[in-house]
Amino acid sequence: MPASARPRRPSLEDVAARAGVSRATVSRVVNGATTVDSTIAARVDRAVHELGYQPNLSARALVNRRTDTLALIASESDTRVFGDPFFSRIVQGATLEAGAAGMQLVLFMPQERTELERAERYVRSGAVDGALLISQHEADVRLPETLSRAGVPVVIGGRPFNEDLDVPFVDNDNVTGGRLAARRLVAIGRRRIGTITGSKDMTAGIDRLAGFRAELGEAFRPDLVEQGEFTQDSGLAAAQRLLERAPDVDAIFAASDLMALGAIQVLHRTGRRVPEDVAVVGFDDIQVAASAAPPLTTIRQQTALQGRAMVRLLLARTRPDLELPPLPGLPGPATASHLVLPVELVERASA
Amino acid sequence: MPASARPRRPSLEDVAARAGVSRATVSRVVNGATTVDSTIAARVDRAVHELGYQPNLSARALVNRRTDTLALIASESDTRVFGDPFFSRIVQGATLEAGAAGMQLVLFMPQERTELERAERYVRSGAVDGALLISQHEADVRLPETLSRAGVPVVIGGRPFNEDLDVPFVDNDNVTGGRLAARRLVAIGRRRIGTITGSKDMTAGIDRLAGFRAELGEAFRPDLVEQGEFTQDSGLAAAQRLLERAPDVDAIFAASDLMALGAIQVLHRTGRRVPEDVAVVGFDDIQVAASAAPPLTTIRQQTALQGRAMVRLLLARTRPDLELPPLPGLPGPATASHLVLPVELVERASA
DNA sequence: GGGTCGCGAGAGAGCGCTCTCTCATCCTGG
DNA sequence: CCAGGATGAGAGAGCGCTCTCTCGCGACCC
Repeated sequence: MPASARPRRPSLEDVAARAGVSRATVSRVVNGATTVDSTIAARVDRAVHELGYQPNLSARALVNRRTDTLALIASESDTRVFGDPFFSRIVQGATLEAGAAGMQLVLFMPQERTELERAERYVRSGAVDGALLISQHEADVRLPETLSRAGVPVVIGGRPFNEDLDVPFVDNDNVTGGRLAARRLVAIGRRRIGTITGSKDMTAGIDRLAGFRAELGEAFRPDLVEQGEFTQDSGLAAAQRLLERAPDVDAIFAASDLMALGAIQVLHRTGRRVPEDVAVVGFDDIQVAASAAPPLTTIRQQTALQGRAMVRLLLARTRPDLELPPLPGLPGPATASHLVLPVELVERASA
Repeated sequence: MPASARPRRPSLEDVAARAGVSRATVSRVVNGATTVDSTIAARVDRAVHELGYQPNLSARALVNRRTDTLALIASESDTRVFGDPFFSRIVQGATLEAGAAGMQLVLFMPQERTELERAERYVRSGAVDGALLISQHEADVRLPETLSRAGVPVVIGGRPFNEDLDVPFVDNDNVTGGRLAARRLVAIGRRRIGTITGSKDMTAGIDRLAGFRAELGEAFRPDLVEQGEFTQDSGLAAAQRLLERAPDVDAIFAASDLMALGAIQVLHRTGRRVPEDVAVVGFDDIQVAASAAPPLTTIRQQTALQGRAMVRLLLARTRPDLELPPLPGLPGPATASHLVLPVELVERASA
């Protein structure tokens, strides 16, 4: 297959010819070596500018075995990725941290099997130095392993399903979060406490429920559990089911703020006051939680920090030569096998 | 800078050695040439499998001058990109179409100047074969030009600010959309018609307002115009300002569904009925529009098709060798300098 | 004043591929 | 039975870089 006929971009060689020096010298200048005479360096710089020279990443990568690019793969349906501020914060944190290390973060949002496979091939082809995996479902359990075995450094966001996989991860302390929510609702005197869980093919959903259940102990009511999938719609639907079955619940713990918001819609629509009739605790502390009506009591997780920490864990493995300033707030060194970020209860009006 | 010490991934050479053939033959097998004896091909396949061989994209790109990768750059704050279903659909369409052509779509979401510059450098480094630019603001006006001049094929989503730039684009017929909205509100007998515009540093916002204004003619009321920025929050705030200034408006055209939803919240909160007291028309026809309360009358644009069309326009320039089946619904050939997709009024309950 | 040192520039190999060219082998027809 | 094609495999150059090694030249010391 021949290359398309667009004009060739200038190469090092072209710059060298124009500046009247060797390829090696241009390379030195472009890469900021200090061993070049300033007169010559200036001449090279001018040539670079005049030709609009941009180093070819493929050629560089070929010899350096490094692209300075990191992939973030969100194995999740587009709608959820885009609808959920959680992703936005992760991406924000990861981009920030990658940028600080001089690396480019590129995003992959495969929605179907074939797209996931294409992305996997891409990542395995050496086009990136490592991959961040977020929003892992039980069905995706093989991806980290495959990549890892293929020699691609991987860090997972959230607790992986298969923990003996020996792939580093950064999780939030979801169990404690579930506990804190339950504790709060009990503390304000609620007795018939229902919960809307997250997807149960995701560890975040599982762990939040586990903490909630453990804290309530005997008071836990299996009949007041409804399953959602983290989205507002699913929270709304789950709340409807819950209220139909148990109209007298006096509290709801939703495993995400979005679901809590959906639940509140239903509560209002059915004439219930929040928190007077039904108290609501969410999870995440997304931005709108504070400005909701009523402002949402919720479990705050440090999502941007999670994104940053994931990048740090990856860099610790791929670029041990890089000396990064310590990242405040981390509960361990970036060389750790995994990190669990603390969560906290944020008391607002809804519970 | 030395490469990190991870074990080298298997190369063509390694596969060749294991299969007892030459590098050229392995290359042929891997690339599906038919001129290889099936016994040998099988042996090669086995070696590929045993070694977990994956062709190195950088090496390939170096000789092919092609990476089979497309970039999609959303010059937009994360929050908006993630909050708006518009992006989700564009990405969906673009991914689909790229995949059909065997190409990988990678996403860039630079939020700050430095991140944009990093992404620009990346794209200019030959790491991708072309770039799709969406959500262009007036401030980003230089990006298409820079990339284009650097030899990177570019397609813009939406009408670019600088139209004599000669960069292909795919727009929605926003002017007609604005007209249809106005016509509808007039048709149902509204007289005091306000509007919540989109960002006025984006052509979509400008054009929708222009169409709306043109259709209303004399009936256009400059004092009933409030500016939003496409998001639900901004729509809510704009509606509040509008109602304060003109409590007797009997219709609102919002330049996005999200803003229409925000406006409806305010209307309900202030005790107004929709559509009885105030009719509302949105724009986009996002998924929740149909299930909103009341279901939203809106202007439907074909966002996924827009994403697909953008990829087509790009491929027509970068890969004229590719023979793709015609894409239904396009108002012109993929070789056109630009495409404007038709919009339509969707009549629901809100107006 | 000659030898040595260090600085700064160039030569050249090689990263992992693709692709053209060459060549060996086997089959076919006269 | 041998010339002339097919057919299919290998050799080798080269894509645009980086980096080591080499080398020229001026400064410095004894």
